[in-house]
Amino acid sequence: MLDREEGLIGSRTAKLNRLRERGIEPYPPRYSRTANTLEAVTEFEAWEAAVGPESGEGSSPAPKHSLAGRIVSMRVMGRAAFLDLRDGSGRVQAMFRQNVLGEVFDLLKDLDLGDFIGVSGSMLRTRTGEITIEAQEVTVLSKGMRPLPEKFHGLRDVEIRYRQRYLDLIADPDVMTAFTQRSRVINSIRRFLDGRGFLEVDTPILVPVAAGAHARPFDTHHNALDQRLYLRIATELYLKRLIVGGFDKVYEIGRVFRNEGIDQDHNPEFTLLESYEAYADYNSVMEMVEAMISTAALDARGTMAIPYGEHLIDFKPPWPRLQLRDELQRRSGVDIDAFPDDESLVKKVASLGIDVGIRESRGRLIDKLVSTFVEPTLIQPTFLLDYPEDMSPLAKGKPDSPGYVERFEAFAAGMEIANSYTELNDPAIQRERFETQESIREHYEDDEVDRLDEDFLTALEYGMPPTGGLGVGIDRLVMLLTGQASIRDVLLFPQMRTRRDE
RNA sequence: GGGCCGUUAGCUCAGCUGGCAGAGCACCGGACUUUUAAUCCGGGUGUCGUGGGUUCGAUCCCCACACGGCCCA
Repeated sequence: MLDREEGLIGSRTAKLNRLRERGIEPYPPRYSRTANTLEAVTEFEAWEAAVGPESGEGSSPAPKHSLAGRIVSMRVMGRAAFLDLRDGSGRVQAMFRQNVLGEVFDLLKDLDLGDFIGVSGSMLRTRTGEITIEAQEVTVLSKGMRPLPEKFHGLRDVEIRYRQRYLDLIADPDVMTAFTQRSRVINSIRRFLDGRGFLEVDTPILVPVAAGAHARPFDTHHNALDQRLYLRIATELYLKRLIVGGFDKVYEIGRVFRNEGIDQDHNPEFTLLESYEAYADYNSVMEMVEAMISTAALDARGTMAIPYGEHLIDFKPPWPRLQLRDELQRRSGVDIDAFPDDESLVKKVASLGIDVGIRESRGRLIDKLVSTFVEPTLIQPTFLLDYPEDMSPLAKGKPDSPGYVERFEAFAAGMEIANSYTELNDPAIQRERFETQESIREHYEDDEVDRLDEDFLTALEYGMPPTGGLGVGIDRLVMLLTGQASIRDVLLFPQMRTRRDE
């Protein structure tokens, strides 16, 4: 691998060897910093302000520091040199002068962009106004053996950006910002839920039945148990077991896995928030969602109005509530209640020019109608309410509206960002719904349909209080809140195909 | 799964109608003690994604494959 890049790596190997010959260990175990670069710069500015512009003799001496970082730029001019050092907090310039460093100055010949060094000396401001540490001692902390991406154009090759994310992070400060904001969003949500008395829990990822959502699971095998296991596709059924067990408010922010295609808003593993609250229903969850997401926007971006593509999305509550059936009729002209069975609905949907398979369940057809006609129109945050029972086997029926359940989804920028229902807690009805799903899966040969989980039904039979549940796709929410067009830009390591020839 | 586009130096990119492989940054050698994409002089460091084919000759044309991107399903 290394010999392929003989030229550039070879020259770094030679420098590494020269360092060792001079008795310098290129990878020492530690280095004691007195500050990070940001602290050193901030402190120096404060010192300047304190001593005033006429800092003559007798005034307090400039602060001294030992700073460390990666060399990201080097300007060598004979017997002096300027290096930019970057650490996680920022950047500082280091000045090397031969008359100050003596023999140590020659170290410069064996340093490269990308190396980590420690520099100790006094802080000063150069003639051109840059806050600088004047090196009195230099310590090599880690020699880099490969050249960094070019500093001006950065790294444009998206494949390298995703496969070697560390290079992307080194080359583009906006990338680090986006992932910092992602962390803030998740942190904000956690604080929000904790503040409302929710308990964060961890439920199994390896499960005997992958239930709780419409998706195809990954399967695997446990050797000692000699048992087939699946990676979870949702956390729903385990979290509801905890409501049965007596926790009133629980949530989990965790990775779920769906064996499906990869595109701008799908990655086979993604982060899902699910929360369940006893004695709540989908109306109270709606209010919670507005509050939680607008707070996350505020915490991550400092504002509730976030630009996304062409639009400025304003997350400030309250968000409009629209009936799904009304909205579907308005946008597509189809009143789903006028087409109560598969055959009539298939014909109607096909007549609208939508590509329809021969065997499509009513739930899937309605789902297609919604995503084609309604979702793209929901730019500002909006709740879509009351879904057909066919699409929602885990939601409780809506009183006086046969065939409908108490469920909402929240949309913004045409993307689904939350899904919630008043949870079905009647074990007999839940069993019927599961059985319907099982027969749909067989009849329509649709292996994404939800599965029956017998142990969950047993739990329900012990009694679950009325409960409001919620699911939020964290990655898509982060896309919205950070203005990224692709899920790959909010996942540090998006799934990529392994190269076969390597 | 289908269509279109891309893959050339470490990085960012040129490369005409098929005729010795190019630039900037990085790198190597030299000059330079306050630079800011430092500057100046000199040097091209390459499996043109991979494998076939056509041709006197292929980065270029054809086929297959790999990886990626976009659009569609």
